[in-house]
Amino acid sequence: MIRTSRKEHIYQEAARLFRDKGFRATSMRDLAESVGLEPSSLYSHIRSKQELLRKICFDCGQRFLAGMDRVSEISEGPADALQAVVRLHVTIAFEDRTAITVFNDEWRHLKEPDLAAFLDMRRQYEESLEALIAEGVRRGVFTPLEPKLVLNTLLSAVQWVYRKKQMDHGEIDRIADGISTLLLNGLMLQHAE
Amino acid sequence: MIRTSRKEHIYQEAARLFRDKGFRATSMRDLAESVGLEPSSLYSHIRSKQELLRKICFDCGQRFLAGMDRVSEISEGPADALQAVVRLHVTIAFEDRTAITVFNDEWRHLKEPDLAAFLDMRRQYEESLEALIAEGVRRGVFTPLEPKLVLNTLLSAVQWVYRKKQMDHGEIDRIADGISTLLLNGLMLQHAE
DNA sequence: CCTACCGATCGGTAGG
DNA sequence: CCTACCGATCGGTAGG
Repeated sequence: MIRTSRKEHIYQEAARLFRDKGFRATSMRDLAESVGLEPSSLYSHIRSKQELLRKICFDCGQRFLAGMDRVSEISEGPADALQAVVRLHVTIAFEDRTAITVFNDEWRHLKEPDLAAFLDMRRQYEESLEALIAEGVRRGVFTPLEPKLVLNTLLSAVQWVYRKKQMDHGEIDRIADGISTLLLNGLMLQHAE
Repeated sequence: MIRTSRKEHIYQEAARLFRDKGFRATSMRDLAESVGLEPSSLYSHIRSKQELLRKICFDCGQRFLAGMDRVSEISEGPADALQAVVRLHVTIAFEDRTAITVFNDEWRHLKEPDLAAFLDMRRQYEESLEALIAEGVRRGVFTPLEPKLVLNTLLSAVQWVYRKKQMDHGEIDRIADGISTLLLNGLMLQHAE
């Protein structure tokens, strides 16, 4: 007995292929083979190759936005919030390794108007996070660096986690804590006495 | 009067197109149009599309390896070396914005045996850098985090610079210093008394 | 450096 | 969900 519907299975395989080979290098014939159908039969379940990319990208984006909302509600202070954001990214990477890579690398193959909507979604996420960083600087909790530089460095810093081949549940905390430590406390040992 | 040879011009345009549209989404017809030739005429100057990708990737890789050699020779201690590595990445991003993005994103479209050679080149670079980090930890200069985690986070952290649309020469220091500060000293203000 | 053209492969449709 | 097939586009070659 198959636990996921055929349609869900197609989306999962599409995400995996888009991640491994790239959107343009993945043919509908590749996808058909990996789900065990004739190429044309895919179109009984989905409308187009674009639709596959669109759903994968937007579902993943919604997940980040929802996560950011929770971070804003729950966290106590900017440092705590920033740690929660790192943990959010590592957790999503753990739970949805394939989709997140497509979200990161293949979104540029979206066609208008999806492309504009996607960029708007991403801009919204980044503005929330930048506001959070700026608040930390304003309150004197954070070193006075440009919020935009901190934002970009933080968002980049977590990205290697998405490429990890495997990750077990116990690694989530270890990795999230390690990255948070680096970004918040730095690599230099403090000799403060 | 044209300052670069036709062949060099083709490589430059190829890098720009591979960066903007991706390797697979860039056709030889696109490239021909952007250099002002008929598609078939490209083959008087180059052998294949693969050759374009190969040269762009390996030239860029050599540049990183050469830069790392200089870092190892010149730097005084692990913290200084790590700062130099950040500066190396930001400088290459400034001087060769297009090639570095192809190097980062499109290498996976290399075919064997180039692919294996490329991965070996990258592994060599990463091992040098990891050794440098491990030495800092061993000497008690760095916080005892896993060198592999620090390596990956550092290599990711600088990547947003490659995507920047423009960057003037004055920004190099500002950005390199900002990223180094974050990674070495952290974002938290130290209240050490 | 061009015209003319090749076989392969692409995303997708018609019709059942 | 299949067979049969479409027009478009691909990287590259022949020959001059």
